[in-house]
Amino acid sequence: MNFKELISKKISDHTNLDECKVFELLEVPPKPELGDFAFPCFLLAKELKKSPAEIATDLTSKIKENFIEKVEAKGPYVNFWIKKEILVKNVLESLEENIVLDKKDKILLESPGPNTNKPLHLGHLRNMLLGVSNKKILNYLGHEVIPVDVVNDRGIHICKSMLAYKLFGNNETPESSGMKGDYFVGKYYVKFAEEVKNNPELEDQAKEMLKLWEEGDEETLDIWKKMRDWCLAGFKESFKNFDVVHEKSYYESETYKAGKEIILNGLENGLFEKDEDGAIIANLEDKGLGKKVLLRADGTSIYITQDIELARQRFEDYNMDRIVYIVGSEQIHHFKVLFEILKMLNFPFADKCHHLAYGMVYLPDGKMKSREGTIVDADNFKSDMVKMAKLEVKERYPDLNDDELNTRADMIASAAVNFFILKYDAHKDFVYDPKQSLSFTGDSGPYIQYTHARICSIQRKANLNPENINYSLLELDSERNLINKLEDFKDIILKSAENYRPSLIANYLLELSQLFNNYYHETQIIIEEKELMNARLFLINKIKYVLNNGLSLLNIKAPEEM
RNA sequence: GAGCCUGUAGCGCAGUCUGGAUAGCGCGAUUGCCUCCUAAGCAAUAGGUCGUGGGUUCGAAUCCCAUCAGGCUCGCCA
Repeated sequence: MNFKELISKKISDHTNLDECKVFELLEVPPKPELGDFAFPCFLLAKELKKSPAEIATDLTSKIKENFIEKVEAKGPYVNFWIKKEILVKNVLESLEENIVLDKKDKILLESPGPNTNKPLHLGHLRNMLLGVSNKKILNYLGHEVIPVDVVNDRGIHICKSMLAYKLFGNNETPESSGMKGDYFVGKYYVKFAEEVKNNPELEDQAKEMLKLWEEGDEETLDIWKKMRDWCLAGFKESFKNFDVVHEKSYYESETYKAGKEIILNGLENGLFEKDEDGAIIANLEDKGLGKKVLLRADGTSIYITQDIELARQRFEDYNMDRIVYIVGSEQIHHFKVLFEILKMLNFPFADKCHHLAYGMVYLPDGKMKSREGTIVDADNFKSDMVKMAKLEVKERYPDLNDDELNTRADMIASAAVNFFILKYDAHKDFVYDPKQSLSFTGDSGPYIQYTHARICSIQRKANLNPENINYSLLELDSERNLINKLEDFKDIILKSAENYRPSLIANYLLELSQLFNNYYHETQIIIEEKELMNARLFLINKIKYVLNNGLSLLNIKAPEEM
């Protein structure tokens, strides 16, 4: 039953406005003492040549419905109260029903697209969290999500770490040095940056190495394969650590050449042009995007060359309805250009591409620089959080055994990290403040977990009888606030899926938790009056359901105890 | 020079798409609350020219124009 529709119809009957217009205007008042719905009368004022307040009073006297408890004019607004029992029953009983969409899509999700020359850093972490969370949100609505990756495993930056290893590595391996593979490779990337300061000709040597690589020089390929595999093995561990799975990974080393043909065909067909230096370019000036080089003057391919091929290949592999690229916002222009070029090429998937751009993660000292080692990498960041969480748990519950301690610390640390990063709107830059991220109070993942654990604790002490709930007993303001909030749950999920915004869910769960904790303090749930207690137990069970499911969409576990 | 993003309390943010009632939340500060379902909690107080200036509107943090500040980007990097 949709009360908003019913009320809209009723108001429409008594005014000149059509039902849809009324529906649009009808709002939920900012405060519960103003009713469940409110209709502002400003629009009618002009037409009827009466003050909005007068119209409100007028309208109020005309509306009577059996599901409406009370209609009241309050200034220029008509406020509606739905009969509590009907409203509450309606909200709580429909909460766990599935959301049914008209159309379920097959969606490719690209994340996080690492380079095989250094470990994953905080930016990748943000990327991975956005990937995992968006996948869960889309899955929740019944879409099929195919997580894929693109691995940038070739190019000059890769050769830099290779060269440093060749010159200074002494056949050291991750095993012999006891390092995780991606850190091991990253060590040589940093080494190169250090050495090149005193020896600038290393730059040329790296370029030379790239040339050898492209020519298929055996020794170079050997180093490349070795280091690439070390790095990928390291990523595999990290991905597991952050619950990242891929159905397929695409490697730039395998696709970089194939894009050329598409470009050359495009040139033949007159889609693209050759400029005076011999580079092949796409003219996108009429789109306000300037000109874009697609193939270098020397005939070698660049990033966009392989991106075009990659898109084609993926569509061939999966014939998806949509593809979402989770890539930093510094590449907004790149993707605008890419999507335009896919259109020029008449690829059928050109208008199904979406770039989910996310902002920079800064450290208090400034931007992270992997070449200078001023970087917080994802693995160490996470393990520091777990250590910190362990101390917090131990302090509160000194008697826990090690297993339980580790489980809880892990769960809490994940919650802290995921929430801290996902609560920001993706397109915003933010500063990663180590101190703040280690705080488990206030607006944080652990706060929501704690709320969940509190509900579980009550449930261990009193049994709910889900039959014969007397909804009319839930009449406190705090209970109404909670029920109103629960009613929003599905809309929030739909909205966050529509715009790929897990942050909406994060903030929603926070608000719900705040309402519950307030309720918890002011109201005793386990009480003598069985009927009232049962109604309250029913309510908090629904809150638990929403917290549990909502947290899961952020890839955060909801603990029974904390 | 052009494009995109951001600007809301001391600090960090939500709200802006889709205009509506007294602009919310967290941290920090001050003050209360554990004989009572988990105090990783709750309540209260203090803290606001919603960057600035115009415009549209009965009504603007929200829409439009201008402007300032910061960030990102703009054919052969990824």
